Amino acid sequence: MIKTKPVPAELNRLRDFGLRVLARRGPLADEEDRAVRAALAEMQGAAAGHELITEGQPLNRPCLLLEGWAVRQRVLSDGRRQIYTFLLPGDGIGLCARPDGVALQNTLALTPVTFAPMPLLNQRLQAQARTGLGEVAWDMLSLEEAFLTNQVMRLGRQSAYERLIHLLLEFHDRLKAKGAVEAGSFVMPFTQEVLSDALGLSTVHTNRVLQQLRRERLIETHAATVRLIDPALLAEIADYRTSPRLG
Amino acid sequence: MIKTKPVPAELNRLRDFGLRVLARRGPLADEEDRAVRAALAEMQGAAAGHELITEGQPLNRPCLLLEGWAVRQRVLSDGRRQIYTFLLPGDGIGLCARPDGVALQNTLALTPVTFAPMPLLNQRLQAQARTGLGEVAWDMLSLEEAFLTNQVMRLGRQSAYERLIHLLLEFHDRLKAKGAVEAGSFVMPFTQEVLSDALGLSTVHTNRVLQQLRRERLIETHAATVRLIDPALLAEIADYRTSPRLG
DNA sequence: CGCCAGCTTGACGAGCTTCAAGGGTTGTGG
DNA sequence: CCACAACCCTTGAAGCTCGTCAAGCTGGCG
Repeated sequence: MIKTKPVPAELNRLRDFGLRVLARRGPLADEEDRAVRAALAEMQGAAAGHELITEGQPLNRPCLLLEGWAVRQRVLSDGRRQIYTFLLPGDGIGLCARPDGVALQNTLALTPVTFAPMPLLNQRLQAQARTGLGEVAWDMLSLEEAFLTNQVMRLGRQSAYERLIHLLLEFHDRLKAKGAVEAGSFVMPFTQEVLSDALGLSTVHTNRVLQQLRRERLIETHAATVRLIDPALLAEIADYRTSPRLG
Repeated sequence: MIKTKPVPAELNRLRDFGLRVLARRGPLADEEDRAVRAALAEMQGAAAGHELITEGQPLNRPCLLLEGWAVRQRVLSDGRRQIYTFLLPGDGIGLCARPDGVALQNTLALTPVTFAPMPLLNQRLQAQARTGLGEVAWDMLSLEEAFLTNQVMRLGRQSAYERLIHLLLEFHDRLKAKGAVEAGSFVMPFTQEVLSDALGLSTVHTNRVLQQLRRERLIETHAATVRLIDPALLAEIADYRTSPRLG
């Protein structure tokens, strides 16, 4: 299930991306920089569908996601699935501020993914270190919490139409912060079924709402690429507010 | 808005309850015990409807809830409300493992509440102290996370019928762990509107589902008291599993 | 006694799900 | 290079779940 490492040029791009993400709060101290570079050299891949973390498993192998999308999800005994959060390139996987924490959801690769083990992330969280890397790790955790908060509001009190817009805006903002948005458009590399399991809808209905948004010229889609035509208008419709710390 | 302290006898009961909760992981060290007793002596009250924590506010005043119920909630700009979690007697209010954390939801007293400031809780979290109190504080945080996880599953993938049962079971288990369940029955001291805003339903529909559960003899209600007639059966219907750490 | 908040009931319709089938695209093996 | 399968998207029809509106009821409290 674990794939071979990517080709060198690609590898360098991913390493640099990782370095940029981890230095977001300012240049890392020499020691942290060395450790991070060493960890990034250990990057590995996994196929789409691979389960990266299993519910109940100790959270002692934090990683940095460098490429591809993943989700945290749970499945009811009758097969119904609920997606809790999406993990995008640059996000942490398996972070935990508690020494003996345990995963509450499964983490699943939606696409082929590349990630690097990054034990330093949990070390900094658990040491409450106020270093550059420590701040970044805490920001990651805080953001996860903010996204989950958004998710609850969407599921509990918004219509399908609002929910979808709200989630699209969240993707837009998160990817924009990572430099992966161009003229309002970005890639959503997964099926409408995934979207439905995140939004608590049937795939048929998700499809219809997407079509409505296209008809109303609020979004455009080409293959897996989405363009938000008027993000400000969308934000008003769905009562969306950008999360702080997304800088 | 802040009420006067309760009468002495009541005060002793609440103090002892607080001590019991905080010593759940074993007897506290002398120093912690002293600090906890001093903090419990500072207990205070607030009226139903009082906002204990406001969204965006720094989380630097952790408290222990000694009596009454509260919720964490958010309100959309058009007035729709979503309740995220319930806070029961013995739960922490405003806990945060991060030094400069900020509240993501409002915390609101559902009933008159009594609580004691307990700065030690956040201190232990942030110092990663593996003392008795430190473990209790981490358990509180982990449980909050587990309840929020339950909430997302309920809202996203369960029917109104399942949602309500699932939430009732959660109350049952949480209160049982605090010794507040007798023969399957416990007190839910709030209106059906509150229940609805937690479950993402209209009050009318919540009411109808409650009646269905009564008709099917799965629950009994008298005033604010609910009795779960067959918790095991209910758990199967709603795919409910007890959270670990609820001991 | 009367008021008010909360609970209950009915009627109706919108939103969403389900089932079923057709069409487009991609990958695969002959 | 084509045939075929698998997967995903799309569409239609039917119906159930749940929301909305409106009104009546009940119990607690001044």
